[in-house]
Amino acid sequence: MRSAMRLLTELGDSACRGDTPIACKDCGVYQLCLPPDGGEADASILDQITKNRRVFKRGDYLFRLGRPFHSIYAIRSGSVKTYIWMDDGRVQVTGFHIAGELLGLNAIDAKSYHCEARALETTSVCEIPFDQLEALVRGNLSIQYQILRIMSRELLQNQELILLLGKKNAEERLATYLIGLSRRLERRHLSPCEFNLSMSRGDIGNYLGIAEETVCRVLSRFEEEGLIALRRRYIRLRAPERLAQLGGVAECAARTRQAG
Amino acid sequence: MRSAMRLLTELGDSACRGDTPIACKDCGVYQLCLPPDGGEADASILDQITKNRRVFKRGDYLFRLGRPFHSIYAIRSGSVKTYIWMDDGRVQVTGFHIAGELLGLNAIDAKSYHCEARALETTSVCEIPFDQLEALVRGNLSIQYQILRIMSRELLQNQELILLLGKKNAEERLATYLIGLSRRLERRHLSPCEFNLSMSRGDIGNYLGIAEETVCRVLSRFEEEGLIALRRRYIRLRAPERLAQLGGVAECAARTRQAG
DNA sequence: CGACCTGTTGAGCAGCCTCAACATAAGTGG
DNA sequence: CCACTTATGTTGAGGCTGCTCAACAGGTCG
Repeated sequence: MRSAMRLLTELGDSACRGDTPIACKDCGVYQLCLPPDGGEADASILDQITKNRRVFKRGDYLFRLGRPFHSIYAIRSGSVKTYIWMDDGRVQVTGFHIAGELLGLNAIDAKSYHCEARALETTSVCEIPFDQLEALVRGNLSIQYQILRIMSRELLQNQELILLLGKKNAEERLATYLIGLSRRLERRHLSPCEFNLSMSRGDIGNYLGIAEETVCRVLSRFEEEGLIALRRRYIRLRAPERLAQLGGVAECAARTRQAG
Repeated sequence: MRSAMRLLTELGDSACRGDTPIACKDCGVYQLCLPPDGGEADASILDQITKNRRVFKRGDYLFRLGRPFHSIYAIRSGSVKTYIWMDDGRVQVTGFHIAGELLGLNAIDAKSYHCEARALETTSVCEIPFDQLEALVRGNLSIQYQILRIMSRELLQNQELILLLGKKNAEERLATYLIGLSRRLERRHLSPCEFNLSMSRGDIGNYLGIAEETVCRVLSRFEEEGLIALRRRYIRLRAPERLAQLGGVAECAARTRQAG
């Protein structure tokens, strides 16, 4: 149990680095199945989970608002958007999720899905039914720690988004967004500076709290200034450092300032 | 273990209701210590945690940015604000925390505090050192589930804030804020319609992504319209239902609409 | 080919911010 | 206890960022 706790505190995203592409493709699941001693993931458990695969087409729902919580999902390939509703029909996109990421953990407490999840393109997932998760947890204590770590990380990511929405202007929001996406792709051993956006301008704007038109305008400006190259949803980051600086996400080291 | 999982999925905030005021004052801790069978909290563990008390004065730091993660904190009385930094000095308040709430869980993954926490008034907490938490978890499996539930709930709360910041106007933000605070106080058996704000207008505005001046203006308008009564930091909600409606937080039941 | 969806660009407007002055309360030291 | 300083809250005037509305371009799919 001590080593499990150590795992919880010592493992970073390094769990992904150095894996074979295939293992890494299942990273979300793979992390779940890492044993307490820091060795290889338990293959039998890994198999047990990963056999439960499903494919969703563009626009399909992984889960819908208010439905009973029955499964969490680990994305194998493709991408998914999650969003929440207001009574009057307004929608807020709360996240875009790519290969290796886990979905549905925020439904554990309420026992029902608080958001909707919809595939942005053909997307392959491992569906992990709640019952099965329960069984896994019963047999393998360290999985709990892994879930805890993943949730802790999700909390941090949400707070970065809160910072963005509360304090950044349109330019900073988009720069932050592009760099964030780039870094996530890099972590999955995908090209960090040249990729296709699977989400529409409208989705991006909704997520970032700005209008679709503003997204277009700022992206056009970025292109004029040589920061990026764009052709429809294909994008190439020509000056990632400058974008990171613009977004205020330049590997911020710990700091010690005074609060107001 | 099965019953622990059941506890995880079935316990709501009801853990607080019906408790004695004293037990409820320690609610954050109390929830942690609930046994798998749904009975009373383990008194010995409860004692073990709650003996580790500290008092912070207004302006004191509970923890600071970048410092190694060493403890989580359960607030017994008083209130705390948490906030994060940008490189250029901009600050985003990420939350206000009152009695019964738990702090520091988002530091589990990174092993260091990602935000700063500062007392808004004289505040009494139970400090739970990481080592001690580790020991507790080792001896009492259900504590892990309770942490999981609390984190899951925190994720939901963050997403509500993201919705607010991304889609609501100034009036809706303040209405949402007041109702949210009112409901949290009610849950702790405190007066839901008449209370003192422990945070400044500046803090409120920062949290809600609007200027301090806008906070004043909107609150003044609310007062003119008979929604609230104000005198400095003392506030009385005169029409909570109308505020809830205005904020778009009217007990939103599960809905099934189409996404764009 | 026409219908439709997505993306781009322009023009005008408005909600909120900024700056500034002032009011009130709280804290401080003599 | 009072004079002084500082922190906090309130209100006004003007300006700017980003929104809304609208027209149109390019790509996709039946």
